Amino acid sequence: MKYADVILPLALPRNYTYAVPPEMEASIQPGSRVAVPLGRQKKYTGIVKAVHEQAPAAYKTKPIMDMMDKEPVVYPAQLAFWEWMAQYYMCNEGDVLNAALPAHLKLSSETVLLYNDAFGDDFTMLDEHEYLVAEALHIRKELRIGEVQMVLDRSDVYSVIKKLIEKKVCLVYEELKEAYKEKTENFILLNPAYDSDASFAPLFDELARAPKQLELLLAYLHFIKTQGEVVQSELLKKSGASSAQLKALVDKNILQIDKRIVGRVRMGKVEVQLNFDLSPVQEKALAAIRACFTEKQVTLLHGVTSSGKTEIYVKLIEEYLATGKQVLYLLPEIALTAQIIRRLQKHFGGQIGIYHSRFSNNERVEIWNKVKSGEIRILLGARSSLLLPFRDLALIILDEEHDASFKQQDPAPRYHARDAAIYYAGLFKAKVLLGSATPSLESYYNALQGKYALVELQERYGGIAMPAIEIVDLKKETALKEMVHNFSSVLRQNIHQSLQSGKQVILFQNRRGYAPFLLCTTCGWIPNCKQCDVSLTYHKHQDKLHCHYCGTRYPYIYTCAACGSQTLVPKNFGTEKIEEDLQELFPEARIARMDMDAIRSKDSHNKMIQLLEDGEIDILVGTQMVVKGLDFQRVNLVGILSADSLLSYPDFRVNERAFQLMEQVSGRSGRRDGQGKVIIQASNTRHPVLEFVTQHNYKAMYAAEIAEREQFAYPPFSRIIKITIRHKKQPTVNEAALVLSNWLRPHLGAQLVGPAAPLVSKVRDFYLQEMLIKLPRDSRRIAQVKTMLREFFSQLTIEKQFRSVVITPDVDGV
DNA sequence: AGCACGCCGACT
DNA sequence: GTCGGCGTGCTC
Repeated sequence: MKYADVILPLALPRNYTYAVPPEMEASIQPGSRVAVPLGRQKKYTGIVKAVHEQAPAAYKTKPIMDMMDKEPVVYPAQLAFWEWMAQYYMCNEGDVLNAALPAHLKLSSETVLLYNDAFGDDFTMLDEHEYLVAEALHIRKELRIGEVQMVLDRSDVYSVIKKLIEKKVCLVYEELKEAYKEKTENFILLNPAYDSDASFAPLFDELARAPKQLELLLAYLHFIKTQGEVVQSELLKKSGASSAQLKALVDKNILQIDKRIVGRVRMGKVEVQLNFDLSPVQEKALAAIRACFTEKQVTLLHGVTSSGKTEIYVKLIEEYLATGKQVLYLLPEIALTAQIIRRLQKHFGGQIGIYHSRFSNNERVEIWNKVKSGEIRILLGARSSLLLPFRDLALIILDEEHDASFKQQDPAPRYHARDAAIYYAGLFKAKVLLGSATPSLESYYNALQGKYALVELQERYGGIAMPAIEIVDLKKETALKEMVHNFSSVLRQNIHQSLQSGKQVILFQNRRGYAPFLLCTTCGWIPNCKQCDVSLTYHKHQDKLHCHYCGTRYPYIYTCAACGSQTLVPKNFGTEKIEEDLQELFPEARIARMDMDAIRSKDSHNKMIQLLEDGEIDILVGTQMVVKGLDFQRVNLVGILSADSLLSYPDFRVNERAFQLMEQVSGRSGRRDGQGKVIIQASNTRHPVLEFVTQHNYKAMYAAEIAEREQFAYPPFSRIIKITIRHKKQPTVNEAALVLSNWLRPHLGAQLVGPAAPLVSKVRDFYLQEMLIKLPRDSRRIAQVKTMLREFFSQLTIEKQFRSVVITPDVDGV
């Protein structure tokens, strides 16, 4: 008898073991997708992790119901990767599976109620609820649980359904439907009987009284000659004919419709152009990378902004493709713009696949399959592409390596794509190239320590100078009454000059909305979110107050809830206000705003970049978003409106982050012709980070920061695990946190920091407590502590009062 | 994630 | 009294 351990896409602490029916014994393997029963009636699809002959002693196994595919959907490498990820990031394998599998490969059954026709239509013996459902079912014949809930207007519907089954009004069954649908297109063919000129001639007579149909037929013949193939939708669109006219031709059996399955992801259509040469400096860097890879698995490419890293990647990818293996190119989601995609497609044509969150579920399945089969040779994608079923990876490039968005926050698995990529590459014996103009302290430290190889590229491509940085003292400007709204005289003059000379300007402000909070000038009251412990941000476009934590929107508040006076004023400023003030200061300028609110719709980000490229926008105002992956020829001025707001977060990484951000925004200025300029407004002009930015001195920033990190045992000198505890009642969280910390302290001593309430101590009606564990970089000790933590977590939630306390560990948080 | 079961307040 | 809410436990 064979058994299979199955990973289910649920947050279960362990995998379940099912019996393998004899007919599946020969074909079942690790990686097979199977349908299994769970609980009384549910069915789920899961992935087989292992097949063995060990009958579980503690319980009776249920048999696997079905095998979903002929072949396994993942290779052993992915199974190993998932196991590592669950272990390292302290989550369940089910969480990893959930993140990895496209929704359409991950099915769960749905309970469907069927009307029992034998019952007739005598509802007199039913009570009110039963009657409501029975009546709806009588008309619709089929109802899903959600629909029953709607009919009864409540969530608990099982008792009613149970009674209906007893009374034989309805039957239930579990529906497990394949969610992935192949896409079909109608190709139009000419009836072969009319293939020759001679046979075709009579058609002119036949269609003499149907000129529109004749027109369509001639249009068809034209397209088929020029394109070889004609698709229905395209034919109708281009010829302007109606579907009735086409139908008439089909009915007369002149044209025929051939329904064919087509892929949503078309490969191999873009033409390849490889005719470019690296500069001598780039060439040297590439040679250095090659040499590094002979000795080390990971190489860090530290190249200043605009040093032409992408071209080096292209040449490197080319070399690795020659081995016949696959290459993965990872970028932060927001940097995956049409710009970079076009650039790579130009070089690699149809061998390249793209993967990010904006793809539909059907498209994801197709990309998944093409990566698995090896048809996709290069995959360009965001963090989650790391979880695709690569067959044989040779190289992973992770650009903008420092970017915090490579770390997944919520939900689990809370993995860091950079660190996970290094582990994953190890499974394939593949190489990893990390690239950045401002490497994370961790990576640079690893490079200096010799764990990674290091290649530096200190020159901008084409010898363009780094932008000149000017720090403007906001205190001085205010004292001199030079400030107009949030613009200093220096910034205003420079914007003016740029606009005069037909250049473009990018302005950066770290906050979206109009104002981060309202303030009662009489008593000092600030409106807060009802569910969260944060002030509400004023969004003027919608005239609403938003909570940026839970997303709740409130109407604008005019009256102070504390003192009743009507003296509330918006305080501080976000991108919306900058945009408004700019329009007033520069009425002629074409101004656009790029933040999460402005690019909510699917393609607006790319459209805005296109507008900027085409010179349709003079000034772009934005948040973090303007920092990443944009490459514009005509931007010669970048303004940072308030450096102070970047430098005042209570986090050990503030300085590093602020430097990276300012250096990266600066990089947007003056890329091709002439030196660009960056103006940084700040109240505290003495901050050391500002000096490092002014000099573009990464190494000085690194030296200053690394000393601090060492002194306080922060990464890279330690590994951190942040533990967040949540509960609806504040006393319960506090007590749970205290109990847990008391258990941990004897084992951890000073390595345990906290517990304490975080800066935002309540989110969505849950109170929070946090503690931080700083561990030495010793993987055995770290693994040991993780095991201990798991045990304490389950011990805590066993206690009655802490039953509903939620504990979330975050390993290597950013 | 469902779904079943059991305990408790608010209504006929 | 019972209906319906929600907290709690279990699924191989």
